[in-house]
Formats: sequence, structure tokens, C-alpha cells
Amino acid sequence: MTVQGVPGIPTAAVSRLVTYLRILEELERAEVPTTSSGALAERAQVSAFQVRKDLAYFGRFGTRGMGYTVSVLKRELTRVLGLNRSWSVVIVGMGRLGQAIAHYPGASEYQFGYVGLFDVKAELIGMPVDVPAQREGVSGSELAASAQPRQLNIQHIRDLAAFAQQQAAQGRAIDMGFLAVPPEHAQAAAQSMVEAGVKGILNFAPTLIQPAQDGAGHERGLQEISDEWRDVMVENVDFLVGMKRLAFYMLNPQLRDQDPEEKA
Amino acid sequence: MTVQGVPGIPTAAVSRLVTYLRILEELERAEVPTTSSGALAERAQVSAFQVRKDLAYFGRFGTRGMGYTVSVLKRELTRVLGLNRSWSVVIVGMGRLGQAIAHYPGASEYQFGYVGLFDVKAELIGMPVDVPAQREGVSGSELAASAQPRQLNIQHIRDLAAFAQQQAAQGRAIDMGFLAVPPEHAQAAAQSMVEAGVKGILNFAPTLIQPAQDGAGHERGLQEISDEWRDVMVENVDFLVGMKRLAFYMLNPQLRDQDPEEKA
DNA sequence: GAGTGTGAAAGATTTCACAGCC
DNA sequence: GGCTGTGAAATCTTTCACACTC
Repeated sequence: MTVQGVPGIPTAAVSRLVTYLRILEELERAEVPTTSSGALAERAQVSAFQVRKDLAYFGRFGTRGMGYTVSVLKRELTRVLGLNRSWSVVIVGMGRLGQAIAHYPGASEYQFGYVGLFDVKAELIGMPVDVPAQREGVSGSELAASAQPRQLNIQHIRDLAAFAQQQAAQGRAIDMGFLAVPPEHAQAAAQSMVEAGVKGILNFAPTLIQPAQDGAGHERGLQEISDEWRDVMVENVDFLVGMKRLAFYMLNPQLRDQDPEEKA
Repeated sequence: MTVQGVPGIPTAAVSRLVTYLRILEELERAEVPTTSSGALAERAQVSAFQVRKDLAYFGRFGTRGMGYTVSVLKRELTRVLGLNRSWSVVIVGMGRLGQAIAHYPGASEYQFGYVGLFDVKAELIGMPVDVPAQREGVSGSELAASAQPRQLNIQHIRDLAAFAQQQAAQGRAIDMGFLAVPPEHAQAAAQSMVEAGVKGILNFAPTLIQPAQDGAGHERGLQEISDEWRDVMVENVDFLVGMKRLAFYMLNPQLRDQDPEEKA
């Protein structure tokens, strides 16, 4: 999990950071001023060692003998995770899942703002969809994004590249795309997104996206990654995997990791 | 990741198994008769070593010098993952996300069949929802499940326990619950599910479910797990974590694991 | 006294090399 | 000749103990 000389932060640590941040928000809402690695650990269902080690990857945020100031740690984790800048997002695939995502309240927190919605189905094109207001803040794409609640009309995917170009010309380049098309169309849709300049894909389809794979068939084997794909990041969110993993562990409970001891 | 004396199968290996199975299905649809660890590795974006090791946890499925017979390996992985029995599923939380899940085509594969839909919102109660037909097969709950496409009416969560009891009396105990309520209600809804006897929860809410936590407040600290929760399995599917992890890795691409070399 | 931060130990997972078999 | 299956090595991650600070 390390890359060349770089320290090496476990992927799992990044996911846990997201959890800690969520807990800090809950604590802040509950007006709890300070907390500790032990308290965070219990709520995050990990060990206190783990919390301290995870935080140590990114800096020193606590006070010995005292613990952590909720507001400080929250601010620092927000910064570490890149959630203090804004992210312009398009959704490709506006079926039921895409629509559920578009409306999902949590996504609009932290400056994730939908700027475009795409599909290929004729009956969806032009359909207006309400998207949540983006919270105020400095845009990562130079201009502050609009903070108004809005309606977006679903566009055809063939117009994605032009749309992206137009957005970029206005200094609001598309940062991420959420991919929520049926699995058999995921690869082609991802290709369109990358060609439009999208550098981050959150893939909801139950299939892996293959970088490159331009037009004609590679003679299989090591496919060289085309320039377009070179710096594209893909994360997968696949609920069918979760469902099947759950089935497996229900049949084989003894293979489940036991809870880390809540000590130290 | 191991438990007492048991061999110890990495959680990640189970997730990869799901991926291999998906690839085998694609190969079968393409009428490819045999494959190899190298070919699977390439499509699964892991190393061939990894594929062989993962499979070795569960048995010997290949033929040296030849590779794997697609149909055989598919059948074996289906069995290993518990996907050759049927699973009765309820969905708790029938907002947009719950409805998207209910209609999601992939979930009805492999004998995952929805038997009940629940919510608390008055305007949803009684609403009919089409759910996909479950594929034929032997039920894990003694009786073969109906294979007809169906409509289910959304019920109130307070009726979940009674419904579960009635199902159990018919030999079709509820196996799993998909939890798709807003995060602030997730804990209470999970509690209702467990009280109704559900032993597996796929949690879509962006919050962790705490085992136990019966009614009154524990004096914090080690909460002992109540009997009801003792053998309940929870898996999380949290797209907000994926979204934030994507943001992090877009800002820190050098911290991303590089692709495993596609060799051997 | 309490709780963080961290180097070192323990443990788990992945990679590797190669024996074994068709 | 080719590809699987697997013990051993390398690597990564987590756990731990404790020095340090408030």
C-alpha cells in the first residue's frame, strides 16, 4: 500500500478518518467540547491505538493529558480529507439509483455540488431534477459555486464533453463523476467521462472499470494506460458485493474478525 | 483478521471472490469454456498470485497446466459464497434509496428475494411496490420461495416483528434486512430488525450501528452485547465514505496503491 | 493523573518461487 | 510447456508499551 518513497498510509486509515470526522460532527452537534482517542475509538468500533495511529499519519492534533478539541480535530480532518474545497460533480446515469443519489442529503454537505446530470434514455432527457444546494465555500475550481438550490435538466451523455468544456471555460471544471448506469454500459460511460476530462469516478455499477480500453481490442495482456486515463482515480461503491459478503459471513460467522478490544 | 484457531481468511479475499464470480458469469455468457488465474487477475485488477491464493483458501478448483473450467469454478464460488441457497430479505426505509434498491436488478439474482418493505412515513404505508422475481432454487428457510414477480405493500415498521413471526411460522424466516433510513434513525431501526429476529443487516446509512444499546443509556464504556445482538452480522455500504475517499485520493494521488503488476 | 504520540513488536496479508501435475 | 497449488519471504497493518506533556 505504499508508493515509492512515500510514508505509506493504509487505505483503511483514510476510510476510518471519514468515520472519525462523522463522529466529531455528532459530538459538535451535541456540544461536546473535547474528546479522546478512547471515546472516538468506542464510537468508531476500533481500538484507541488505531485512532491515535491513524491521526498520527497526518499530524499532531491533540494535547497530552487532555485529549482533542472537537472543533479543532474536526477542522483538521476536514482539511486532510479535502473537504474544505468544493467539488463539482456530474451524475451519469439518472435511473432510480442516480436520482436517489442526486437527492441524497449527505452528499451536498462539504461542497459537493451537482452541476450536471446525464443519461441516454430519451424519456429522461430534459427532465428537471431538484438538486440540493451546495454549501457556501471557496471552489476548488477558482470561482465560488452558486449556493442556491437548483433544478438541473438531464442531458444526453453525448453532450457531456461539450458541457465539460463550457464549464471549464467558466473556471468550474468538473471534478468528479458519479457513475450509476447499468453494468453493461459502465465502461463506455466511464470512457465518455474521462474523455470529457473528469479525473475522479465514483463507480456505483457492479463491475470494474478498466483504464484505457480505447476503441479497438487490445491484443489482451498488459494494456497500456492511455494518457487520458493516466491520472484518473476510480472508487467503487458496490452494494451487491456488500450483500454477498454479508451472506458469506452469515454462513461462516467464525471467519468474521472479532471486535478489537476496546481498551487502552 | 483471524479468529481463535480458525485458518484465517482475509476479509478482502471474500470481496475479491465476489469479483471473480462476476467475471466468471461474464465469461460464461461469452461462452468461454476455460480460464486461468492470469486471465481472471487481469479482469479483476489483482495479481495472478492473489487469485490463486484466494481460491486456495477454499479448495482446489483448477487443473495444473490447464487452468479452470468456467462452469466448475463458477459453481464452486457460488457455493462458497452461500449464493446457492435463497435469502429472504426485508427493506427497512423505503425512501428514494430504498425504492432504488428494491428495483435494482442485480439484487434479485442468486435467490435474494424481498419479502417485506417497511417505513414509518404515513404516505408510504400501503403503497404497492413491484419487486423483482426471485430466481428458482431451494430456500434456506425450508420452503421453496415463490418465483413469481410480485407487488409488496409497504408496511409500518411497528408491524415488522409480527410480520417476522408470521413468516417464521410459515418456515420462511427473514434472513437479512437492508437498512436504508436516514442516519439519525438507523440505530432504532436496526434495533427493531434485531428484535424481529433478523440476523444480518446491510446498512446503507452513513453511520455505524452499535450492537446492544437497549433502551436506557449505558453508563458509557464497554457496553455488553445483549443476547439479541450476539450473532447479528452487520455490513456497511456507505457511498459518502467512497465519495470522501475519492476526494482524498484525488488530492493525494501519490498515496494511492499502485496497480499490482499483472505478471506471473 | 490522564491521555497523546511514536518506535518497536506482533500479526496479517500479499508476493514470490517453485514443486507438482496435466 | 503451461499453469495450478502452496510453503516461505517480504511487506504492510495493527497492536502495544511507554516516554512525554499538560
